[in-house]
Amino acid sequence: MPKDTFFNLEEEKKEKVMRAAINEFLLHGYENGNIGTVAKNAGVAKGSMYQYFESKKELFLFCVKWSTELMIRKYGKHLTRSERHINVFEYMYENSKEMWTQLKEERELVIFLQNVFLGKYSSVKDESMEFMIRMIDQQVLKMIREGKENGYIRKDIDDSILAIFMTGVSMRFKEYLMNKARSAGEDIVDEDFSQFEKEVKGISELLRNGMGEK
Amino acid sequence: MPKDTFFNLEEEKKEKVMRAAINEFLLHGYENGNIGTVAKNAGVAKGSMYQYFESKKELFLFCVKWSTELMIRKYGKHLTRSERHINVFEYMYENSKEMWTQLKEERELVIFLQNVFLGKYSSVKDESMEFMIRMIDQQVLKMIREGKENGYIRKDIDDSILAIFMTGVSMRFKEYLMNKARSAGEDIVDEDFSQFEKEVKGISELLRNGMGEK
DNA sequence: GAGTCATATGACTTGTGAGTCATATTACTT
DNA sequence: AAGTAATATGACTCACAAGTCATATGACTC
Repeated sequence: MPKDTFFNLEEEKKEKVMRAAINEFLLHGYENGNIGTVAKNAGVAKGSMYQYFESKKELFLFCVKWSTELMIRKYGKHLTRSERHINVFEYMYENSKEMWTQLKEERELVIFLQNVFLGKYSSVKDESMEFMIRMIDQQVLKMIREGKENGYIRKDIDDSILAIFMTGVSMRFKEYLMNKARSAGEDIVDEDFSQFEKEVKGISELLRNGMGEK
Repeated sequence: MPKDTFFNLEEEKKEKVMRAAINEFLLHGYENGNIGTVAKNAGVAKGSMYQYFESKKELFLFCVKWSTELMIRKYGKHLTRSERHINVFEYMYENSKEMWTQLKEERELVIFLQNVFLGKYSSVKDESMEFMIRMIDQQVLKMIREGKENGYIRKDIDDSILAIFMTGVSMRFKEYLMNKARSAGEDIVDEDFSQFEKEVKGISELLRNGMGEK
């Protein structure tokens, strides 16, 4: 946890520091991320960084916490809505569309959190990250159980296998979207999500009915 | 490329050096991987490492090359066999089973290469890695095209989407197997692959027919 | 056994960047 | 306005590990 000094800062400054840090870690990774650069980009002296945080590691871990909380604060309504009774096959669509919006508005944060999730920065892993990953697993499992109960998911295959199947596809597709956004720079994100409509539909269809010829 | 001095070494010593390096990078990542430790574990002086390699980066990149080539040399027959006319749905089974054997015999190398593939070590990415990744993509696309021609893959969905779907599932499952092996240490790898028979069958079935209730 | 390569060695140099600290600045209180 | 507490600053320390190099060892030739 950061020191009191950090929490006493005005909101705007806190945000500037955090975004500078996240951007630095995003660009150079944890080991090569430079606190001096973070300070400079946040318009703050290097020494101040150590009035705010105990160490580089603490700063990094708080980046994860801060991003996660910001994303939940900003997009949380959707998350809780989808937790209710959404069809697994619509999940992919909803999820991808949501991510596209987030990518437009919070590019760095989304990519940073994806990296965390994918296990880059593995040298700073801590329990909270494991927790975050388990949370998502849990949510998928819940959806699968509900799907079975409501009769739109086949019951002859184990939940855990269905979960691996689903998360595999959904993560890979998410990555695909992200790479499109990442490699094309800022501009492509301005485009409409509708261009992916067909692709998402294809993936959902495959999830539902598989690749086998009828 | 390593220096001549390295290539003049007797095979056994070369291997000892490479395995020590791979193990070090596996344990501590690229940035925190220590050349001194590599040297010590290989039974060689630190200075010698610099008679063999220009820099740490060169050593790392050669680890990737060396592992890949060793794996191809050792298991390549299977790879070329599966390139011929294997059914996509059997691919998963063959592939997982193969990986289980490899995991038994070449634990460190398999996990190291998987990490490379998953984009950890992103600070040392070079063209050869991108190449390796594109190769695998290509292979999957080829299988899909053949599957469509031979009438066992549906034709109403784009190849690229089918590829994302397939690689997503197969990579996620591979990771699942790997984690089982990784977390349980050396011992679990001794067990027979047959324990996963049911799970692999489940995944293949899902690939073919999807999760939707009939 | 003298002379000439090729290789091995580990103490040393050096760049780097995390973390410190004495001092300056600002903010708040009476 | 004086006094005190909180925060800001950037030059400095210092540990670490990549990379160097002078010297030692060995291998091979005549």
